[in-house]
Amino acid sequence: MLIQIDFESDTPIYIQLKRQIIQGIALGELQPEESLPSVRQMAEDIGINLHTVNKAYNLLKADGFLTIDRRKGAIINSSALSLSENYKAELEEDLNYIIAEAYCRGLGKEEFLNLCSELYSKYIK
Amino acid sequence: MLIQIDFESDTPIYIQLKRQIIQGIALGELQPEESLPSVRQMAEDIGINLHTVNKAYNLLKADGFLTIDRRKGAIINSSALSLSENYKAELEEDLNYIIAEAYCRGLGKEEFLNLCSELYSKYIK
Amino acid sequence: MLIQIDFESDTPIYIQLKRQIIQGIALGELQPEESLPSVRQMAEDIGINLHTVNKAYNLLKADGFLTIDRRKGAIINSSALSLSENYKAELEEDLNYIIAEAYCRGLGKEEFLNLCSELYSKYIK
Amino acid sequence: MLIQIDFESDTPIYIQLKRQIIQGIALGELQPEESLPSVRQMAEDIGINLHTVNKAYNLLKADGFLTIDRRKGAIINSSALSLSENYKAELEEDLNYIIAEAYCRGLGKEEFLNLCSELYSKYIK
DNA sequence: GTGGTCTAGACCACG
DNA sequence: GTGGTCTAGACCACA
Repeated sequence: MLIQIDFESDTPIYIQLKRQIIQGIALGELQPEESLPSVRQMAEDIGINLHTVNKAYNLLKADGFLTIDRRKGAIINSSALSLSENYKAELEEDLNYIIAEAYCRGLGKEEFLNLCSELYSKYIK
Repeated sequence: MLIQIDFESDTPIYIQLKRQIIQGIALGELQPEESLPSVRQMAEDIGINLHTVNKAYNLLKADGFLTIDRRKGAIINSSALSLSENYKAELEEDLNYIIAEAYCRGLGKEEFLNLCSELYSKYIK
Repeated sequence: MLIQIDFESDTPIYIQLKRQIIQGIALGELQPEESLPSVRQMAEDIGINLHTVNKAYNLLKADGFLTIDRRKGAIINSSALSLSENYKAELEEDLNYIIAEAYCRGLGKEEFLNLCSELYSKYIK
Repeated sequence: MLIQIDFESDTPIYIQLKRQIIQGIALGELQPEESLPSVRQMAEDIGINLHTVNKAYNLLKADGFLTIDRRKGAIINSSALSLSENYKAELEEDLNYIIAEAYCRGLGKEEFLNLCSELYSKYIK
């Protein structure tokens, strides 16, 4: 899986990495049971420090996206994540703002929903 | 308009402020031509630093949401914002990630679109 | 509050720190709303690196023991923690082993319960 | 005796192994004079490294739980272990922290003692 | 060779 | 001045 970091961006590298891995999982590029490159390997591949990779991996672990096996390294989790109340609250808050801005900028409801629908389709196999 | 800052949140205060003002505009609580409290007033109301309010106002100005007049203070812009390519690209990127995570966490397409639809409805007068 | 780190111990420093802070809370030495020393201050006080302190603080934050306020630094949480299933399962597993060993080493049930009772009493105001 | 290793756990495999053997002894599943599977056998059974089993066995030997005989392999010790001061100090320290956390998380004294009592009962024949 | 821990030092965002 | 991020380099525990 190809990771693309934007070093100019103001979103931290470890966040960018975390997000791309999640997208990789959603897209099916990363299959359950599959193992990610070791922190050192991944760090070398994208030209960043291993601690930064470590941070991303640990966050993904905390979120339940992967488990860290002492023998095999980081492994994509097969078990579907639970739809926690916590997550739903955060999602709603994020969407709430995004939609408010979209509305202000003149992006109508239809258009917005169409955009979401189109984007979601990418993840359905 | 009531501003509610969560001081324990990870999102910077000036971002929270900016977002709430945008939501206020979207909800119609803040009408075009209406003027916001002065930087000093707003800072005192919420109990935050003057610079923080200033930063939020300036970002809103840069985004075209308000004009800053030396005499009248910050005024909500009446002119509808243009749907800039820049904005659309950013929106798409944000949504892309949000949807990927929603998908991973088991929030189906229907549910996601329904949620968006419901949230959007709040802004339609 | 006095922190005592055992540099010879094989339990990581950040874990020792985390535990002592929790004990401090339990003992009432650290009161809700009270703020901890800044990471730099604490690091200097106990003669360790600020990153190590940071790690402990962040774990405590993740566990809900404290919140990190942008203005005031790390603050002891007032809200009682919820008795999560997760925690109970871990506690039971830990106790299970501890008790098995106690039993093997000849520490009887009465003695064990008395010890627990005595230790618990320290935390009741 | 059935050994169950959680490869995704934070606790090292050799520690998990050691603990389960102690629990096995406490439960009476492993009787004095009984001999454990050979290092090689055990390693194969659980699917772990030979050195890992070796480490667990040696720790158990150091703690007096078993004797390692070149011909007969690892044998459960019949002699009751002594209640060393060392052990008692460690136990007290561990319990001290566990109880502090339990208190913070809202697990009352009664409940805690009941839990301990219940868990201890499993080991009394 | 793997991740985990710790240190040191630098820069930045925030308030 | 605060915490957050990133880098670099070192040592250790684990398997």
